[in-house]
Amino acid sequence: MVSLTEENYLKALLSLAKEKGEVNVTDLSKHLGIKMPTANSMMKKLAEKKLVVYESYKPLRLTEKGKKTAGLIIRKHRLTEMFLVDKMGFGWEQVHEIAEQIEHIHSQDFFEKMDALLGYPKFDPHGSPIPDKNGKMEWISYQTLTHCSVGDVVNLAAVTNSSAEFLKFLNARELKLGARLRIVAVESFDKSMTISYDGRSDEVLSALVCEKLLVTL
Amino acid sequence: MVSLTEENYLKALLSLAKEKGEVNVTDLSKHLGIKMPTANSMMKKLAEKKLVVYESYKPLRLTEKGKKTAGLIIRKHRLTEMFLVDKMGFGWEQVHEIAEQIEHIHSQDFFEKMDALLGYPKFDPHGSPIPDKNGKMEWISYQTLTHCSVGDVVNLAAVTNSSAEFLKFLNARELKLGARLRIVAVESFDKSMTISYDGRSDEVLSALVCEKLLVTL
DNA sequence: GTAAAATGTTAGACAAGACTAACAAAATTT
DNA sequence: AAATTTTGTTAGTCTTGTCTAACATTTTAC
Repeated sequence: MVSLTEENYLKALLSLAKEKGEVNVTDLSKHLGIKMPTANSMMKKLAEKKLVVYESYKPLRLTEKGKKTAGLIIRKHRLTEMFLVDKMGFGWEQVHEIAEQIEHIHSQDFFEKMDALLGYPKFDPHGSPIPDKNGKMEWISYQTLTHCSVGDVVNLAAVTNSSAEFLKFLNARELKLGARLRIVAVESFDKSMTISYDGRSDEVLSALVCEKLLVTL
Repeated sequence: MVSLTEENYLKALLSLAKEKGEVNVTDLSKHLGIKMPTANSMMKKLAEKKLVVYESYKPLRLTEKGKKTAGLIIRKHRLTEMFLVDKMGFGWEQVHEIAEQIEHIHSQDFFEKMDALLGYPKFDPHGSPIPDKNGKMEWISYQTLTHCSVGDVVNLAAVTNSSAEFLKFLNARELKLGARLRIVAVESFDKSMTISYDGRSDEVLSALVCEKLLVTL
């Protein structure tokens, strides 16, 4: 019913909607690494399938059906990531690529088995919420580390980037989810932060890194 | 390099070669549920990629490269089946469909991890040999149950059909790999066999079933 | 408030993988 | 060995998902 390609468009629409509010064709095409006309014609196709609301020159919107479909794909992706880390011994930096493929497997049983074996987890290895069986996702109000001040002690709850490159950077600094971070200093010039945690003290993180770290108080 | 579609053609060629010796376009197209001209043009394409030897009106042959490629896909398929049964708790009748999809996942790591977690198995849950990392498959000389005679006691080593339908039929009769089968009678009229094993006695199996059961003495 | 830039749309082309219709060769039957 | 059937091939069409080139609209800048 929904092709692999279409699934990737829906997923992109949902995640762009989360991070930017409104989605336009340019952002969508950049996100998927395709040209604008390609994205445009796919939007018309998805509109015919009642997955997207498409009106010329207006921002793109997922329908409820589209949101549900996208949510269920993300559910499969995140369950897979969790399974790969918890049950197969992969590092959190290795699982995105594999999950990107396995999310398209057609088998209720397969993902339900994963879910059960994992004990019905609510979050993936990067701290992102796993949508429920209706594709609904709880959005928890995390803050980026960027918004914290000197003296704050916060809990590292999630990361907003799952690329191997970024996660290896965190591995090298032994930064893991759940770590208690104490903000020692903030450089007003470039917004870089000096933080201490666990066995590490006075690690310096650039603003680019800090804004990818989500924390709770 | 090799598309999902091409992978399925290669797999079909290898398994048809195993079971029939020579492969022709008709058999190939029937096996894949496509029309003959479609198979024909794909053979030309695979010939250009040096995966198949194609000569007009001659039987189809895989090149060494083609055999290796096909063997590695079958390796991924069978490792997956084993993983689904042993590590995820699926029944042997549930795994073919899922493995049919997962065999196309591109990730060395993923299948190596499976292999290691399983302890480097040599056979899948249906008794078929798992090709090695070079795509080479040990072909063990099993016999079909059909070739046995009254009084023989044999070991059920493998089944040559992995369809859910057939395996549910065996489940209903508690017929599992490893079972010791004693042949009580053979009906000369239709070649059906009466066998006893484990807790069951005098189960009658049609010739159609018997020829799908591979045994060792 | 018009000009320039950015964004969006339409039209037409192309590759992959499928199809049908028509033709060709090989194998089988009689 | 000629006729018939089966098998294989060629040619041309279709759909999906991509592209480029050209054109249209909206937004931004001056």
